[in-house]
Amino acid sequence: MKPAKSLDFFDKVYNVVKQVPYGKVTTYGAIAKYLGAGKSARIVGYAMNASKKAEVPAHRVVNRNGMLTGKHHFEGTNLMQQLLENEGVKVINNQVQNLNEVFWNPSKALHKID
DNA sequence: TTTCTGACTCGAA
DNA sequence: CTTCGAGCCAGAA
Repeated sequence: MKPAKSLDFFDKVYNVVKQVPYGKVTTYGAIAKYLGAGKSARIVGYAMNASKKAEVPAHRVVNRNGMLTGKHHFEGTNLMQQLLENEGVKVINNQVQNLNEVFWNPSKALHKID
């Protein structure tokens, strides 16, 4: 018999990303840490790759440096940057400028998911 | 089944 | 300052 978790890691990631406020961004590591994964930031990014089927604002998720590492996975060449700038996030050369201002920390803003 | 790769991060040299 | 290696989990071949 299978324990059947309530939510898989991917689902948790989606749940968090979907709660990212407009005009804010978060990082893979922050999400991973919030989920208790800590060093599994890669998995968060990998989850984003699979998030294409989910309604997740993946463009609001960047790496810890604020760099749009995943923009290459979006349509066109600068769609991700356009989406962020459209929300008031300054992005230059695939990198968020005022990351410290628009950064949204799930560990501080949310409670536990379970 | 094994093997490889990936939208990351951190510590060490 | 830059560069490298290891750890993490899931899905595809």
